Amino acid sequence: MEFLNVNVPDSSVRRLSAYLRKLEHLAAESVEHVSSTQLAEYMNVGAAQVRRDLTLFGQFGRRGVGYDVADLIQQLRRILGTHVPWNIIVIGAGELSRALIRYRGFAERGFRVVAAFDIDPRKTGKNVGGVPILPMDQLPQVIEQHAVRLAVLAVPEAAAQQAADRLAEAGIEGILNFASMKLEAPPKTFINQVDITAHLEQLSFEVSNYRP
Amino acid sequence: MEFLNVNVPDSSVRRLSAYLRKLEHLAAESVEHVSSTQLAEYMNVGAAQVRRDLTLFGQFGRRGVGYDVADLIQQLRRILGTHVPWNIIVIGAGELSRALIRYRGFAERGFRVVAAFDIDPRKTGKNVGGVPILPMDQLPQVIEQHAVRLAVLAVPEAAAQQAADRLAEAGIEGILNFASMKLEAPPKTFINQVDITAHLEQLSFEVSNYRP
DNA sequence: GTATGTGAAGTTATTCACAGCG
DNA sequence: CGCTGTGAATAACTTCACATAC
Repeated sequence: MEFLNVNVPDSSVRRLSAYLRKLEHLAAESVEHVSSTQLAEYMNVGAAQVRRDLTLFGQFGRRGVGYDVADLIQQLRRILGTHVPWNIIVIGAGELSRALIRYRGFAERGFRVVAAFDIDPRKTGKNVGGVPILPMDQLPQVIEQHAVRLAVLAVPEAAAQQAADRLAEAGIEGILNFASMKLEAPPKTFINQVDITAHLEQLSFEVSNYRP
Repeated sequence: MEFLNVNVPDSSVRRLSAYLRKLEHLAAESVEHVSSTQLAEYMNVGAAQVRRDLTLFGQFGRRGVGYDVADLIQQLRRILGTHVPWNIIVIGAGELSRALIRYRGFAERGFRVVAAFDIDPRKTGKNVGGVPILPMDQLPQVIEQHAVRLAVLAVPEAAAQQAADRLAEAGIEGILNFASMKLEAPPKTFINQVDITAHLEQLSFEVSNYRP
């Protein structure tokens, strides 16, 4: 990824989210300042890594003091783009989709689920936690009306690619894909895959090959 | 990670899972052989990367021919440790937990949910899709009885660390953590975090900073 | 004294390019 | 010939170490 012409490693962006989580905790405890060392010991990265990640985007610290917690939270949100709220949609109304629709973490981080969609007419017309389940043909309309740019895709594997095509066609710019298959999409459409079984397989690998 | 004294990048392990998914699809279509180029074009990696990943663990291909699909599936399962079935447990009986308990992908890849646990006595005693919800004090007993080594942790943030402590104490070797906070655990306990909001934040970052 | 920001060094991961084998 | 397997080259990422600022 790039940010103002400098290359940003994916790993740095992931760590920014983790720093942000920690900073939110610190703010809740009314901590005002934090050093790169403190932020680092929470993750398993070095202090230099924390400083490097942050200086990719600007100079946010004060020498001899550290970082202002409230300010750094603002900065990270601005960098990640979550200083403004996002309206998102969920595709699929299965068990996982319904769990995601109700997931409080989304709203807490600035992502508001405005609607969900399903092809099954037995599921549409109802609502889950106040979020309406709509038929797929209302996709373009809802996307336009709520200026939706991101979608969460939680449908069966067999339906995932077709759904992704419709999302890309309707102008969605980013898809969070929960199906354990890679999706094809035009280059302007970002895809981020959450493959739960792959994570379990990694644990299986680690546990199987661990020698104390 | 290490495998027989050679260092294995995390990224390689993640890609092995992706290769395995693709190979399973190919096997379902009765494809018998596949080249590194074919496997690569599916992911966005180069063919050399595929061969490098595989040769970390052995020589599985035939020059001039490619890889035998069925054989490579076996090899990857053996490497990842999923050639034998795993009994797993789910901690938490909230919406996300229930979705995970019912998730078919686990069983399809060799992970069988034998029980779920919750601290709330109103939730225990029931069952979800045939999986019993038990009180936490039955944890050690179930772990021993079913030789459980991996756990999926899907509880609220405030309860996550305490639950992880109990899991580690009960001898669980790997935890798949869905809470968006880092967990502390003894070094012999592997932790793999799935931070859904972090993935959305990455999309937000990418979409916000994309210049065509 | 303390902690940032950053060139330089070091390490790890990826890609190239071709010898070697079926 | 086609495609793997792999040293060598390159690129990407991380860590060191210290000048700089508070």
